[in-house]
Amino acid sequence: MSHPPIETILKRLDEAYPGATCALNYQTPLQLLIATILSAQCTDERVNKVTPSLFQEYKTARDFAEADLETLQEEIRPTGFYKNKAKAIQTCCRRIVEEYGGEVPSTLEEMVTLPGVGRKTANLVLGETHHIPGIVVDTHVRRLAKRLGLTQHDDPEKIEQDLMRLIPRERWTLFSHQLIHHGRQVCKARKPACDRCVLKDLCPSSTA
DNA sequence: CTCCCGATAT
DNA sequence: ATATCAGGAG
Repeated sequence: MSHPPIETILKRLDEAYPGATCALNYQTPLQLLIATILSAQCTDERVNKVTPSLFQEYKTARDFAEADLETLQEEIRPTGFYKNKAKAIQTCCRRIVEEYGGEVPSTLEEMVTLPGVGRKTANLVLGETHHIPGIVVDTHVRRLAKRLGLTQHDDPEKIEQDLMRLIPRERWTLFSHQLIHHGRQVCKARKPACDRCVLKDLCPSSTA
């Protein structure tokens, strides 16, 4: 299956979104991990509204490990899936305390064994805090990769493999952030703004 | 596959 | 009213 020229896509994205980065607010790897768990099926804007007070109350993995679960649930409730997320944060932090000395593990294999942490979360955290290249396949990356004809798959792991094959390794993290920004601002799920898309002339799905 | 689940845009 | 939002687990 043919697809648009990758070099052109990368160049256009660089011009449109230079230095695109994570929109979640955080100071430490642990904070980014918590924020990313909270971001599942929820806008980053809403996560950023909850995390300042949360991170002021809970400083370390041990603090989250020892938190009252119902209190934690209420504190993160606006992000949705709050029972699952609170439990994930707590069990996750307990394992970080017990098995990793309170530090977020630094490899993908270790990260994905943590409860509530899948490849999307692991790749995002490792890319940001350890500069380990990885494709972050979230809802935006999945949608744009398909619209651009860069993959035919729906399974996030297969999409990740397709994109890793197409994109130079050193660009994986930046490319993910750029696609996500483009997905949020222009190539939106419900009403894509093809008329102001920098990729419209080479996008198989463009209506402009 | 289903379930978790509140907030916002359309 | 309903689709969607920086997903992951059972």
